[in-house]
Amino acid sequence: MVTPVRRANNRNDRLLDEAARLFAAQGYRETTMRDIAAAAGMLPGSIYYHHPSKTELLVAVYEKGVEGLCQRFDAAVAGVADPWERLGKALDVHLETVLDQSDYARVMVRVLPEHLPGSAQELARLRDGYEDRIAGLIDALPLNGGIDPKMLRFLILGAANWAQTWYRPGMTSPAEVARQFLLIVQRPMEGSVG
Amino acid sequence: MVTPVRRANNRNDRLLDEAARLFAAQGYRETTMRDIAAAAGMLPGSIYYHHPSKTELLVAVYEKGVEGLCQRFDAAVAGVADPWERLGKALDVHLETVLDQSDYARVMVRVLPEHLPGSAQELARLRDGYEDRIAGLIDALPLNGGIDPKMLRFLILGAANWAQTWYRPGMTSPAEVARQFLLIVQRPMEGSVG
DNA sequence: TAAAAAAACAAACATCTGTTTGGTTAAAAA
DNA sequence: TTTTTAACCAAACAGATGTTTGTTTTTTTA
Repeated sequence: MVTPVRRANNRNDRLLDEAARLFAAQGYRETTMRDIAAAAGMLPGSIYYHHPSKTELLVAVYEKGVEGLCQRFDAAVAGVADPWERLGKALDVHLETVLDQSDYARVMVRVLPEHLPGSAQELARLRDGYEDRIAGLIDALPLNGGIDPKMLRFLILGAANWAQTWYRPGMTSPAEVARQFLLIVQRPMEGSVG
Repeated sequence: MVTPVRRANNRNDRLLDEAARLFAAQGYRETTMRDIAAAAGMLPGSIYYHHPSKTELLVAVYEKGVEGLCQRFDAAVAGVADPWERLGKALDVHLETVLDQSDYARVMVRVLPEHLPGSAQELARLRDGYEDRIAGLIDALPLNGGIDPKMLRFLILGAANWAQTWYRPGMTSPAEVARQFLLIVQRPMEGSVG
C-alpha cells in the first residue's frame, strides 16, 4: 500500500470546503455532485479521484467536522474545574461553531446518520467522539434528585442543535443564546457555584 | 367552480396516510412518488389525480399534521389555568404526538419549511398556527428577570423536536420525557405554583 | 531532461425522478 | 337503464443524478 504523494496544488481541501458549505446550506440529498464540482471549479467526474462516492465524501466532511468541534471543545474546557462553568464553555463553543463559524460542524447537525442508512453506523461512530465529551461533562454536574442526566443532555444538545433552524446572522449572538440556555437549566443547588 | 362529488371508495385518505408515514420515516427528498404509490396500492401517475405535485402532496400532509396537533393541544390545555401546568400539558401532548402517535406530526418536525425553497412560506405559515400557541403559552409564564421568553421557547421546542432523532419505542416514555424536561426548566419563583 | 504518476478533463452510461397523456373502469346521477 | 364522471390504469417522456471510462495535462522524481 503506497500512499500517493500529495501535490502542492492539490484541490481536495477546496473540494471539501465547498462540499461542506453546500451540504450545510442545502442538505445532503439536495446537493448534487455537479453542484459541488462547479463550486470547486472542476468537473463532476474529477471528484471521484479524491473520493470514491458521494457518501464517502460526506464521511470525509463529517470527520473534519467532528475533529474541529472536538478541538475547540477541548481548548475551551481545558483548565476549567467547576462543572457548571465547563458546561457554559461547552455550550458557548457548540453554538458559536455550529451557528457561525464552521460549515463542517453545521453538516454534523443538519445531516444525521440515520438519514443515510448505508453509512449510519460510521457517521454515528464519528459523532460519538464529540457527544461522549458532552455526556461526561453533564454526568459531572451535581444534580438535584429526580433529574436524569441523560435527559438533561438530550435537552441541552437538542436545543443547541435545533438552534440552526431558527438562528439567522444578526440576531442575538450565539454567545448570548448560550448564556440564556445555561441560565435556564442551571439552578442553584448544593455543590455548584456559590 | 363545481366541487367534485367525492365517492365512497376514494383512496385519498389512504394515500395521505402512506405519504405521511414515508415522509416521516425516510424524509421528503428520500421518498419517491413511486414509493408512495406502491404503499397506497396505486400507480405513480394516479397520485396526480389527487394532488398536482409532490410538493402539494407534502403541503396536504403538513396541513393535516398541524390541524391534528392543534386539536390535541387545545383539548389538553382547555380548562387549565396555571401557566406552568399548561406548559406541562402542552409538552406532554407535543412529545406523545410527535414521538408516538402521528406520522403527520412527525413530518412537521422532520421536514422543515426552509428545506423546500419553493414552498417555504406556505409551510411556515401552517407551522405558525401551532407555534403561536406555544409562544402565547410561554409568554404567560412568570419568569425571573434575565430570562428571555423567546429563548425559553426556542429551548423547549428545540429539545422537544430534536427528541425525534434519539427517541426509540421502548425507551423512557414520551410522558416521562415531558415530565423531565418540565422539571429542568421549571424553577420555583414568584407567581408560579406554590 | 526523461520517466512516472498525480490530478484533472471530456464525454458518456445507466438509472432514477417527477410528471404527462390518453385510455379504461366503476360508482353515482338522470 | 343510460349517461356522466370520479378514480384509476398503462405507458411513456424529459430531465436529473451518481458514476465510469479513456484520455490528457501537469507536477514531481530519478
